[in-house]
Amino acid sequence: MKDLSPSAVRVCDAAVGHFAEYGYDASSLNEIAQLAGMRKASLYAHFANKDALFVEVFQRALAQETAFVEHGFAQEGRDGLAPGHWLALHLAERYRDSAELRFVLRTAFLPPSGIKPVVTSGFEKYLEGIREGFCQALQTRHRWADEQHSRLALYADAYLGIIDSLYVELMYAGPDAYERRAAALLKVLEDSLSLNR
Amino acid sequence: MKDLSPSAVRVCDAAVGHFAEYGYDASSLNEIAQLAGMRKASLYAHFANKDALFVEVFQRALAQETAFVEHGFAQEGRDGLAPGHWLALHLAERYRDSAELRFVLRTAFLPPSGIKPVVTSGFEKYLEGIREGFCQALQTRHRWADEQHSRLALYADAYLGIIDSLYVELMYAGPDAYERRAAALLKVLEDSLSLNR
Amino acid sequence: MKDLSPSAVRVCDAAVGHFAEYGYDASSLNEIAQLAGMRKASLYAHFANKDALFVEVFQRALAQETAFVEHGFAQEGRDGLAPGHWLALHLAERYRDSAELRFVLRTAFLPPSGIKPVVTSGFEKYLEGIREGFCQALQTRHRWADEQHSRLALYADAYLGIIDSLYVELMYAGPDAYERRAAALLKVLEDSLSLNR
Amino acid sequence: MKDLSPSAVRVCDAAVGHFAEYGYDASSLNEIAQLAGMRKASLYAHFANKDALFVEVFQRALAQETAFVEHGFAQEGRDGLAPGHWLALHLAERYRDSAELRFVLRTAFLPPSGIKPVVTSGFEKYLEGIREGFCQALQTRHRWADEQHSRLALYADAYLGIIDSLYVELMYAGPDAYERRAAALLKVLEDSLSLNR
DNA sequence: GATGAATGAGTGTTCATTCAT
DNA sequence: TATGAATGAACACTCATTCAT
Repeated sequence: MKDLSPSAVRVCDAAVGHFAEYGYDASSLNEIAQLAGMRKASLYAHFANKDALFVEVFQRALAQETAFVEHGFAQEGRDGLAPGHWLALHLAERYRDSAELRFVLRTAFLPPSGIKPVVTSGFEKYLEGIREGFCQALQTRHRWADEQHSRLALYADAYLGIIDSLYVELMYAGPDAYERRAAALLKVLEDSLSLNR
Repeated sequence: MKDLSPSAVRVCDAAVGHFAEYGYDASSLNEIAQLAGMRKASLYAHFANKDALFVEVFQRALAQETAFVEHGFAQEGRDGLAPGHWLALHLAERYRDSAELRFVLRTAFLPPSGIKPVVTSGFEKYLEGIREGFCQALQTRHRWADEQHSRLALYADAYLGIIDSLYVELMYAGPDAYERRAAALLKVLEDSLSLNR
Repeated sequence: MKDLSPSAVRVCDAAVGHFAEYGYDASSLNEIAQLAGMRKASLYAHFANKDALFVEVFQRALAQETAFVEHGFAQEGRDGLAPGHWLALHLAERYRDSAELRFVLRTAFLPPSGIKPVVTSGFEKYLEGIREGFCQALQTRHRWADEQHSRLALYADAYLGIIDSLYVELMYAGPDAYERRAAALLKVLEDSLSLNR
Repeated sequence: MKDLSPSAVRVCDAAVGHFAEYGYDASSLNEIAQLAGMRKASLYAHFANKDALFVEVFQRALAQETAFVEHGFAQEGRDGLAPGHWLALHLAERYRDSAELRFVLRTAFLPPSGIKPVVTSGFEKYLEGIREGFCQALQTRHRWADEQHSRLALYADAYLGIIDSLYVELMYAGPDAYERRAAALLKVLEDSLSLNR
């Protein structure tokens, strides 16, 4: 990640919330500039255009959320939680507190057409990080996971599906519905894992 | 649902694809009017404004997709499929063929801020239809489902979560990734159900 | 030439003077709209963009000036003037009175890069009209002109060169310098023709 | 002419090509600065503003082209060519090779409105140099030229007109059309001179 | 000398909306 | 019911210019 000038960072910090709330199309550079304490024209001293700003913000947000996921799986190991549970249990809080996460999700699900490739390849890596964390946790807890690769992959697919499902619940419902869904999906996952030991 | 004049229906039919592909903000009434074979100003003979058109299109699309879900669960019964499987197995095809479904999903997950309440309450009803179909199928197959309401609710939550997850995979990735995720999540669900008989 | 709505004609009439005085780059659609008695945005009800307006204005101006040239050569015949003299003697007055001519010349000599092909091919036809008028006048007055094609072509080249030279004098000097130059060049031309009879 | 710092000269050298190709309005100080290997803001250490830079570049170019013309008439004497022929025969090559000439012509024919006086008076001097060279050559070759001032002036007017005409052909068409026009106009001029000996 | 940052004024263009016809 | 014309507001973006460093 490039290191930006302090002003450029202020712009990114202002933009991430705006983009998260309104999306690419409905976000106005004018308002973002005001939030960053400057005029619209000054943005162009830091970013070539709206797309470039958007991409920069996206990559910074992705890096931050990737770090959060890594931290989560490390913490899960120390806490002795079941595989993938730490993340599922902290997603709602994270979604509430991190404009970066809200922005990443909104952007990944409905990327502005001109930037789709950058977004997709970046988000893919983020998901890969979750998959890897989950697989390692599974391997730590279940002996079979070292040998039965296809079964491991199946549970990874299921887990990623569950995470996406929880993301969606956060986006269109709220924390209450989230809790019920998280409980239901994690129970189902645990049931299945308990069958296959 | 109001019944619209033939011209108004043509406008809706043109708009649903546009809204599905570009979203509310990036859709232009000009282009929609062209697609419907009239000029921009003529739209206002049929709809009060952009929001009203959007809402009308949304409600028509919702009605159509609700009917599709109902039809699916009825068919599932005739086919003797496991609860919720028919829908999960036909979602990819439906998503490909139905601009209405693509539109509903895009709108439900990221509603334009001015219309959020209408969208959310409408989509809740659509999900309620799915939940009901699934619960009845479960009750038909599993005796316990009639008495253990909380367990039934838990599986319904899980199933709705799975459906959302599949929707996301359709929007974000494509039919191939969809197949893997569907297989993984349905297996996990079936495993869990098999434990709790 | 397309027939335009009255408003569109008003815009063209306003634009031709502006373009003639300031050129493509330094002309502002805002000011042109004001001159035409409307707001900037209203221009787009009549022309797709600045280029389209410019091209339309150019073609209308070309048609008008082409007609002027044809009229001139017809008049020359009736007046019994020497070949090409009528035009040379009326250019200064025309340049003063016709924003269309000023616009055409400015545009032909330094066309905006995006529109160069349209401009060039259009202006070529205009020049061809002058050449044809001059050649016919020569043929009417000099017997040899029917047979000695290369000599005819040479005098046509010379005459077009003289016309361009007079145009330039109008653009960067003024009517006084114009008179002297016209007298000098026409005399030289007549001298040469008198040698070759 | 002021003597400029090396950096300022680099700026002028970069600017002349840009101004020649795009004209005053469409030239951007940003791009000129890049070409000169510095940032836009640094230009203001050398020139008060865009106009000052433009004027400076214009005067340097004028000086250079004036020298070229003087050199041409001197060479013409040594070669024994007819009056004014050397210049007419080398104009196309010069136009191709010298951004300064292209810039001078473009600017003289269509000066940016704010700078018109400077440009006009400067260009007059340049033309005066051509006139003088031509008159001296005429006087060297034709005895009458010493006494018949008005006839001398007439041929000078004609010659300057021819040169302008050739300039226009270079700007508007290209070297091929140039050759034909040069041949035609020089022949006509020579014919006339041969009559008046 | 040179530059990064900032800015006011301006560009062409698109938009949803209105209204007389 | 349909449309041509018009418009205010907004858009992303570019420009020449300034100033502290």
